[in-house]
Amino acid sequence: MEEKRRKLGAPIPDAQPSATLLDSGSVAGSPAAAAVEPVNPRLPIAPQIYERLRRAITTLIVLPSEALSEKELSLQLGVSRTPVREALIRLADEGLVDILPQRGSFVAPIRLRDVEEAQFIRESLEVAVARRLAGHCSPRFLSELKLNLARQESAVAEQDRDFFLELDEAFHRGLCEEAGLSKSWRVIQSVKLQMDRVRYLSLPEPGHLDVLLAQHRQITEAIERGQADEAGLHMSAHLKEVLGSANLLRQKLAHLIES
Amino acid sequence: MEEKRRKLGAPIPDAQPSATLLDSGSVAGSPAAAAVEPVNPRLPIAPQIYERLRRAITTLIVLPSEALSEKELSLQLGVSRTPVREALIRLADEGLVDILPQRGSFVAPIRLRDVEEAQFIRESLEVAVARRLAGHCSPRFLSELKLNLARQESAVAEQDRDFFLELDEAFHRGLCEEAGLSKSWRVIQSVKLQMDRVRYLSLPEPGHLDVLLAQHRQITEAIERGQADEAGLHMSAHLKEVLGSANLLRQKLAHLIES
DNA sequence: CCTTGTACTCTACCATGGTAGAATGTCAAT
DNA sequence: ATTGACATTCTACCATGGTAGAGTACAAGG
Repeated sequence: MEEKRRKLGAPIPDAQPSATLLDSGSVAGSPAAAAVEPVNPRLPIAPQIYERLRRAITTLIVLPSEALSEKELSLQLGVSRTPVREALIRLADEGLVDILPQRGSFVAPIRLRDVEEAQFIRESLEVAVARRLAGHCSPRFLSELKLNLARQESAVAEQDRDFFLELDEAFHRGLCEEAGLSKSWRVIQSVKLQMDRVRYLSLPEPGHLDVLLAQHRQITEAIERGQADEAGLHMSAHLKEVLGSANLLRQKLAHLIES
Repeated sequence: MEEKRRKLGAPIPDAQPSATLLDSGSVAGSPAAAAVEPVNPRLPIAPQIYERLRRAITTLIVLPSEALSEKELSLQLGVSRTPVREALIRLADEGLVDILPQRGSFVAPIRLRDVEEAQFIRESLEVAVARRLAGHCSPRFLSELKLNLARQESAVAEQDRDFFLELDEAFHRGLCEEAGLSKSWRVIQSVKLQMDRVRYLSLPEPGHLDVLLAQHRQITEAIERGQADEAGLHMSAHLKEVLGSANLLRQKLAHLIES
């Protein structure tokens, strides 16, 4: 039960052309000169390619304006061009890739205008979610939320930024889902990609996490008390805070940024 | 200069299997027993297929749960399966098609929950757009807007529903673009698809168009005066009105609706 | 009658080859 | 030195064939 799939053509040229770095985050230490981590041929391939490329772009493993050709990627990843192409199309839909017909596909530049609009869309939606949720949460959910906040506190105490970001995402996703708005979360996730590259660049300022945690608390309390206006205002302030450093970046990273 | 493309394989089996109706809205009278209108082989094909299918679904030419198989569509439309597949993937992203791996692709049922959430997303965004726009329009744009409103008035006078809906779309799109929020309009368009099928079903109630026009005027005036709160409230009321008839439909169309 | 196994048919999914078009470099003509 | 034609070499895009898997019909066995 090893090669159930992969019976047909393509000797698979061993994925060796110009050892590039598209490995996703394999947490456990990988052996020394590991080539590119192969995809799982038992699972749908296109989503795997999409996820890997998305991660490589948002973590700046591949930089803006870098070429992402169907053929090269398919060789590196050991799959055919079709799923690569489908992944690129989806990334282009989300604004992370520019496809120029008959010319090539390239990592999209960080367009500050797009980042700001993504911020606008996210804020508009999440403020509305918070307002709708105010006073309409199950006790079950409120206790979940507080457990999450407690974990955030310990993440802050240990200065574990990655863990905090993970809990932050769970916090916001949880609000959407408790409100029965899963599609909204999908939209938020989609536009958030534009901001993720910027967030990845922003240096971890000391004390920033404390601010974010405090804002999460304010949002939670306003929702619990049923104060829709306050919940919305706190959410708005919180989401503005997240991207506050964009102006700082504008100078430092002019070479990655368009507009 | 007729067959510049289309040199390679596929005799193209004349697109005759089970004359189905996927013609898009060819306004001019087409000859008698015209088969399916062929795609333009000089232009990118996948978007044409997408647009045609989207239109067929939102105008209920193809009904919920109807099969949309890659192969059959490619035969009917005289193209290969690849662009059909890409169009179906995009439609699935937008919730108009359900793709079940190894089973088939089907027109998605009208899920009232999804329709309501689409309404929520649209309202959240457009209220924010109206608020942001209040007091920040160019005189140029305001006169454009009033020209549009005047045309809406004549469309109402002539009871030309299609023309009114066209102007309505231009009105809302214009607000987004004047605010510099083109991506937001794309999101709105995408979620609006869920509502379009319902709107298409709603019978033209007499006097309804007058209400919508009056609301457009209220929104415009509040924006012109720079009254953000009022603009938002009018927009909210307006967008709620658009879908007010959903409850009426729930009974009449139980066979098309899920949940 | 109900279950189980087994061909058979259908699907979406992936691999892969061919095509036109865009960019670039070369070289002759101006 | 500049321009224009042509060849070369890329690209994304489309066509098409093969594959595994999910249903279904039906026969054999309970």
